[in-house]
Amino acid sequence: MTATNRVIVLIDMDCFYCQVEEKLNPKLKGKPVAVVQYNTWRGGGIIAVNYPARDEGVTRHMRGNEAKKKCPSINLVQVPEVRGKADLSKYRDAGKMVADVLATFTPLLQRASVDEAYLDITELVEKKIQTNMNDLTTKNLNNTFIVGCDIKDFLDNVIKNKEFCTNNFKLAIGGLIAEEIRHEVFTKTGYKCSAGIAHNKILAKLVCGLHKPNKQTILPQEAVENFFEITSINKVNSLGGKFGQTLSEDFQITFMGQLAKIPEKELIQKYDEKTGKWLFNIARGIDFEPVTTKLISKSIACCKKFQGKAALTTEESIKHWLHELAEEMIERLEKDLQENNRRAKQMVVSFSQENNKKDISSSRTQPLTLYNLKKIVQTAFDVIKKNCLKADGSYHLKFVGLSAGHFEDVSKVREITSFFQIGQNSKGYQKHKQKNECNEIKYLIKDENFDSTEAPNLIENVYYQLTQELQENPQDLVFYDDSCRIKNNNETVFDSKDFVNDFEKLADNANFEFQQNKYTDQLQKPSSSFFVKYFDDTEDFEEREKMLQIIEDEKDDFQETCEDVNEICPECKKSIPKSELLAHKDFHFALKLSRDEKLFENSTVKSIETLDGKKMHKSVKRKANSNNALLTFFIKNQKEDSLDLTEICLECNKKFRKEEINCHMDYHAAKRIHLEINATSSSTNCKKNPPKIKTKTTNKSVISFFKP
DNA sequence: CATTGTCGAAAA
DNA sequence: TTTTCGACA
Repeated sequence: MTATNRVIVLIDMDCFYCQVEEKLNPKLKGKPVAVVQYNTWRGGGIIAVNYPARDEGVTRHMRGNEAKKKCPSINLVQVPEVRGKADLSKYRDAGKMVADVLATFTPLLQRASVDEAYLDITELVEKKIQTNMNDLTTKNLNNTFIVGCDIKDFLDNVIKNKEFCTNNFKLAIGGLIAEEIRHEVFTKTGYKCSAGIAHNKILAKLVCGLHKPNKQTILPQEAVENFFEITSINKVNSLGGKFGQTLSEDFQITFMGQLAKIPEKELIQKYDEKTGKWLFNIARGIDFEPVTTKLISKSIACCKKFQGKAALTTEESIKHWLHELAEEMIERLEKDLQENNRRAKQMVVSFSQENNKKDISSSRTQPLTLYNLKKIVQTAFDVIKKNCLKADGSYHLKFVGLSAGHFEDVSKVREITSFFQIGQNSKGYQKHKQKNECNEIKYLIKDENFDSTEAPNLIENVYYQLTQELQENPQDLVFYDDSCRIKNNNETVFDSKDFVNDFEKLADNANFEFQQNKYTDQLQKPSSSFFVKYFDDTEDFEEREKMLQIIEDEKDDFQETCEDVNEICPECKKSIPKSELLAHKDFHFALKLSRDEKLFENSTVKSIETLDGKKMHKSVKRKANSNNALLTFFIKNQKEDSLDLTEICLECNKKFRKEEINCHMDYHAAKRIHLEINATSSSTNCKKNPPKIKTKTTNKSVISFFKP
């Protein structure tokens, strides 16, 4: 790599938060706007100002009230608050949208912040040089500025020297491409941006802000020397803070031009080899830092300051805020799991506390095995208690943060995983009841021999939630743990025995007797009765229709046996008829599980029909190639667009309607699961002679989640 | 103010 | 050598 053979663009969105708000509320367009967060003190802190407001003298870091004084007509838009803290998801999503457009130009894209990105367009420039160069006119660059000279002179010069490979020629072409990029961003998203075009990231960044908004600036390498005469050291990326300050003081300089006069040796001597060389180069406008392509973030963090009087002093308040932070983090982690197929393995708990009038901030790293709210809150709190609890039993926290990172890929193709809750009449239940001489068994967790990297997380989560439920809802129940083990390449990756400690602890706290694999206390019965609708694999289409009718009838029977008294759903606090409550709870339960399996988002399902025939809404777009199907399992009637039997089942080669194929695949999966159930509770050779799948639903229920 | 990242030193 | 911490940007 030479110093000037690349063309780098920095795209920077103009007052981005304001633009996002203006797009959301078009009435604001053209009017002075500022975005503020936390309105409680003096009109809130301004974090973005649009150009009409800047013309009136409003700046960032003002309070809302000051801005109002400067510009009475200003529109102060609040950053939404969720869970007591600023919610920036609006802007994140908008930033992602922009990044997606940028990515259509080149994969060499580096997101520098929510509203900034570097693009290495060297190849695009080379390509454009080959094809078309009549575009190089001032008209096509009418929003472009050149540092140190006029655009017309610059172009005349470039075109006159018809050595097509000169650096300035490339920069000019880069300018054309940048105009295209910005235009595309505008047409696709409605957002305006500015750009800096130069041979490296540092320079692109330096000039990007010279002409704004909706303009772009090219910095030719020859112009660097003059430009640096008036460029303060602290304007340069990574010299804006403490180190830049030290540098200025050490050599008594303020401008980059002065830095260029200091010999390399001296710089190396003063700092270290790496820094010295970097400074020497940067003073000459040379920077080899590549555009590192990273489209997705390496960590997901949430934090909050508690300044002054707001400092957290009690265990309760700390737990409360950890809960809020963890909730947001999990929400974003779940979204990330869907989008990027990865799971964070590590969590960093950060905090800063005041001790003897000094602020001390620190952080502790913890493993992150589950995206489970309570577990995360507990872990984080343990950390804080251990590190921050003062001798007098109080705390003084000024800042708390959670950050999840160390992502690991989740295999895309998963084996079937299953989680059963077995009704009291099932053979499995009877068998275990006898074996353990228990009065009642409400749970049976059973494993398959998974050969999947993701399954352990799911099962572990189920176990974890069970321990939580045990803790929270002690009722008259028995818990039986069927010793679940999961293997991956012959190595045990999950063992329910690991939870023995949790159960032991629980038993101690709740003051009940503990026996391994048998937890005899009280547990509220959760969901357990989603009606499963099978499709028989008969070729006779009408036969299948009949079968559905039978299921329908039986559903009605079931409903009639229930007294209809309303109860409050603990999950959503809605009042639900008792006969529907189980199904309703199942809905919540299935939703949780399916979220974990990232099935819901991707499924074709628009609504879920529960036992009572009510619809649970869900508006989702079907993603291409998505073959997730869990929820279709629970769907009674899919929309019938056609009666054509166009789809062929890969397992049995039979033809199906397009809208039925997913259900049918589920049928095969369910069949496999049932074979397993029956295999454990009846004869050993039943796999050779499989029992007939029941075609009628009974009070027994199965909750299953899987991928075909 | 909130977020995401990097880097060197210290600890494991 | 690898991981963690703390400081900065």
